Amino acid sequence: MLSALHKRRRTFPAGSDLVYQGQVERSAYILVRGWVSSYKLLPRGTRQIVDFQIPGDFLGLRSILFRTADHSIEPVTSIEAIEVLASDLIDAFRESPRVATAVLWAASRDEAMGVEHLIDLGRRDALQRTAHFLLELGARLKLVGLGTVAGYACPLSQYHLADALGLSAVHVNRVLRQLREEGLLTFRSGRVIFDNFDGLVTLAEFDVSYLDQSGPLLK
Amino acid sequence: MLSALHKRRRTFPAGSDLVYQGQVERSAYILVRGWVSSYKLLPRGTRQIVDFQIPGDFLGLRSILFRTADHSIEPVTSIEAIEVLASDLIDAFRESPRVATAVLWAASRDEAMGVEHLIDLGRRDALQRTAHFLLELGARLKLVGLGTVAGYACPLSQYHLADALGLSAVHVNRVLRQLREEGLLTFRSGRVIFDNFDGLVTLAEFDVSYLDQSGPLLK
DNA sequence: CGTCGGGTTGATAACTTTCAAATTTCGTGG
DNA sequence: CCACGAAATTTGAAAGTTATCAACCCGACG
Repeated sequence: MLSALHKRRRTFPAGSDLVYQGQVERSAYILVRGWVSSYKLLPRGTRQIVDFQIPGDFLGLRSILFRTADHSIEPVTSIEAIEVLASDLIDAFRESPRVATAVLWAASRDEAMGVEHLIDLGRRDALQRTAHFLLELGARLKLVGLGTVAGYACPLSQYHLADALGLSAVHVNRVLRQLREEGLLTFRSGRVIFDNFDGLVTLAEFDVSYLDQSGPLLK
Repeated sequence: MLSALHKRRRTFPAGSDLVYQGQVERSAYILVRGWVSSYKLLPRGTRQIVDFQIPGDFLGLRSILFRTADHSIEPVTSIEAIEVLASDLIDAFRESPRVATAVLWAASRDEAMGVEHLIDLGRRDALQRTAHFLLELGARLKLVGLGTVAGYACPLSQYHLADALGLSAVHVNRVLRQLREEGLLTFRSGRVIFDNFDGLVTLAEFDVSYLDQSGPLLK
């Protein structure tokens, strides 16, 4: 049923907007290749990146269910994505409760990651926060075969990290230096290298259980 | 169909745990009376409150869909709630796509609020953050008839606010004093009073559109 | 070549936490 | 109804973390 939805495959260059804040037209995507950021712009010119999406992730679900997109979606790299029409998705919910349950599970998983992000910003200092965030990205990438315990390819700039972590770009730079100098992690030239994975996990108090790799409860 | 789920009505005193971190048994609730906090405890003894639930809100949805509850739920006040069994809810999804879509809509609305909370922690200073958070609670309470533009009854302690806002309780106290001295808001003896609603909205850059009062798209 | 985005570093300022202590509020038992 | 103790609130001072401002460096690209 999902594959019936796979109608339009589209490519977007880095920087183009898939969904912009306030947009009314509704469609969603499944990301096939590349990275995307979901963010919200604030009146004073700053922005908060809510999450990054990696291949396999669903984009813009909320823009289907809400009448108005409440945040913007922008490719970090050039990407390839499959467009899913709102009407088709809603029909699929009607015809197959299993699909609806699966999508709900995915939404819940996203929310669990959102909670960890919230904790990053609320109760972890810059060092822990950065370590935790990069570890989580690693865990997600590993699930889709794009990362290992050694590291992963990461197209983000330090500005991206700053806007995701609620820090200034300058401070992100200092934190990355500290992580590097302590032999924990190297963030350089498009790669994240875990120099000391266990040390990082300890520092970040990282616990993968919230990612719940067991999948949706369909039976 | 939802009313068929309304089987067990239960009362919990303030402080008892409805769902605790790591719990395996699965059940969810619809809150009828009182306030509840969803939070996560961190290794170093601190905690982050993810959200407060008010009457009409769904509790513990995630603990149904995931095998393990990834956070704890604790009443702020004595509460009354209707227990919903996981199996019943999942059956309801099967039998009625409309129910599934509605629950998905509710989950998306919660996520939209989560995004604003994330922005509070990531990109707003303590004053803006506190104002924004209390305004959002007011907007939610107004929807269920428990608040007006004048204010609302609020059972939270300054510690609750601190753990929700990612601040120390001491600093919350100072921020509340500043809001009071600037004639914007009074937080005292279980009430939030908007002394200058428009001024608060301006300060907090508050925009209600993300609450999307139009409801789920069922047609 | 020259420009530009990204990265790096130092100095200073702003914000928030921590620690410590006083004061007030509130529920409970006498 | 009052006294008491616990919890919540309030305030001050000092310390710590992060932002801001201002340069400078570097490699990619037209």
